[in-house]
Amino acid sequence: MLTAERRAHLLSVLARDGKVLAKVVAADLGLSEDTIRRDLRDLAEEGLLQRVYGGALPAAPAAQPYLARTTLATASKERVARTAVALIEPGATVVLDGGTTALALARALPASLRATILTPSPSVAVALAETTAVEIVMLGGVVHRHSLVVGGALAAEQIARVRADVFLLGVTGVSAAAGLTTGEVEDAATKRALAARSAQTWVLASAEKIGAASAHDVLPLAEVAGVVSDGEDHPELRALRRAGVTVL
Amino acid sequence: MLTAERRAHLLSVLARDGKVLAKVVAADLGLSEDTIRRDLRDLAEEGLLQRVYGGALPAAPAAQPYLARTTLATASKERVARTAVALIEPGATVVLDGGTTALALARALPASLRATILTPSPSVAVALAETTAVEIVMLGGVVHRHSLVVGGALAAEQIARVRADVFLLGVTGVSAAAGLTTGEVEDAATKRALAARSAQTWVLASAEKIGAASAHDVLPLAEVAGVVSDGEDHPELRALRRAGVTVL
DNA sequence: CACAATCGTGCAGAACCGTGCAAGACTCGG
DNA sequence: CCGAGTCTTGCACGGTTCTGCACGATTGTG
Repeated sequence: MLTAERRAHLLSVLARDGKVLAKVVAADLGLSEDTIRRDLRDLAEEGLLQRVYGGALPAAPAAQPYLARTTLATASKERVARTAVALIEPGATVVLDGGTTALALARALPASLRATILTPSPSVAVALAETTAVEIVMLGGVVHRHSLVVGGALAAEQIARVRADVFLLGVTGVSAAAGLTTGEVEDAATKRALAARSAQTWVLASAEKIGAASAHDVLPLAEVAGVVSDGEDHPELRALRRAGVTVL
Repeated sequence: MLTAERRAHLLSVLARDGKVLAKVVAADLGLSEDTIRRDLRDLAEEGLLQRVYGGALPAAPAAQPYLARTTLATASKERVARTAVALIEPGATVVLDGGTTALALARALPASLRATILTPSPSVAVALAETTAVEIVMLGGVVHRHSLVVGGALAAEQIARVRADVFLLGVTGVSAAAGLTTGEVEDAATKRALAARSAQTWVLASAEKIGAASAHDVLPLAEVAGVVSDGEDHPELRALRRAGVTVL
C-alpha cells in the first residue's frame, strides 16, 4: 500500500464518517497505529484535517478568507445585483466600483461572461477571479481601509487613461434633493473621475441607500444614465422618476 | 519488449488500477525494478503520471494549484510567515508578493505595525485591510486569474517608479541548482521587476517549495538577501547554505 | 488521585531510491 | 560485414525514507 493511497483512504473515511479513529483505521488496514498517526500529523500539517486526541476531525472550516467582515450581501443588494447584470453587454469594458453591492454583482455575473472589468476594489477583483472568466484590470493606488477601494494620485493617473462603456457606481446615498453622495471625500473624487471616463454611469443602490444623503457629493443625478434599485414602491424612487431619472 | 511498449503497459496499469507498484510490475514483466523505476521517472517527467514512493499515481489534476490552496494556510506557511514578520521594520516600505504564503504573512502582521506595504495581489490587499493598520498600496494591472497577482504593462510601469526597502518574494520553487522559479512566465517578469526596485529581496518558501523547480526562472539565488523557510533539516536547505545563501 | 489510553520520540530494520558502472543490443557510416 | 558510438539494461553500492517497536511523557476518565 502506497503512502498516498493510505492518506487518500484516511481522507475518504473522514469525509464519510466525519471523523477518523487512529486505532480503528490501523486495524482496518493492518498497519501500526504509529503509521496512521504519522499520516494524520502530516495531513494536519497540510491543513487537510484537524488532529485531535484519538484521531482526527475535518479541518476547521477554513475561516472564510476575505470579506468575512464585509457584511454579507443582503437580499436587497442581491436583487440589485441581479438586475444590474443586464447592463453588462458581452465584450463591453465595464468599470465596477467597490462596496458590498458591487461585490454582490461580481458574484452574480455568469461564469461564462466575456468582458473586461476594471475595478478599484481588491475584494471585487478577488471575487471576479474566483467566480468568472472575465478579464480583470485592477486599478492601482492607495487602498482606503474602510471602503476597500483605491484612491490617490496613482489611481487618478490611471483612471485618466481609461475609457469604459459602462460605469457601475456604488454610493451611500441617493436622493432627489442631494443627488449622489458618499461618506469619504477621496472616494467621491475617484468615483467622479471614473464617471468622467465612462460613456454611461449607472448607480447601484440597494434599498437602504434610497433617500439617504452622505457628507460628500459625487455627482448630480442628471449625469447618470439611471439608478438600479429595488423596492418599487419607495416614495423617494417615485420622486426620482418624476425628476426624470431612469430607475430599474 | 520495447521501451515504448513497456511504458504503454505502465500507463494502462495505472489507468486500470489507479496506481502502479514498481515491484509488482517488475515481477509481472520479468524485468528489474530499476528499469521500471527509470520508466516511471521519465513518464513523470513528461507529466503523464505522478511518482510516489513505491510506485506511481495518476498525474495530479494540475488544475487549480493556486485557488484551491488560497483558503488554507498550512502550518508550514504560517511558520514561514511568523519568521518573516521580523524582516519588516517599523516605518519601512515593503513589497509583499502574492501567493498563499504572502497571504499568511499579511494575516500574521501585528495589527499595530506602522509601515507602507505595496502589493500586486488583491487578496493580500484585502487581508491587510482587514487585519492591520499599515498603509496599503495596490499595484494596478491585469489580474492574473490563477496566481491572483497583477501583471502586464500597467503593472510594469508602476513598478518602475517604486523604490522599496524590502521585497518579500513568493515563488513556487527554490533549489540550489535551478534558483528561484515560478509557474507563470508573466509573473516571473513582474517579480523580477519588483526585485530590481527593492533594496533587499527575501524569498518566502514554505517547505514544499524547497528543492522544487518550476518552468520559469525568476532570479538567481545570488541576487536575494536570503530565504525564509522552515523544516531546518531539509537536505536542500543545507545545500543552499553551503552555496552561501542565508536561510532563516 | 490513579489508571488507561494516547502521544511523541528515538531507534533499528526494511523498503526504496539514485547513481555509477559494465555488459549487451542496436544504429549507422564505411 | 565491421567497428565505433549510442542506448538500454541489470547489478552493486551508499544514501534516504518508511515502518514498527520500545519507552517515557502527556492527556483523558472515573
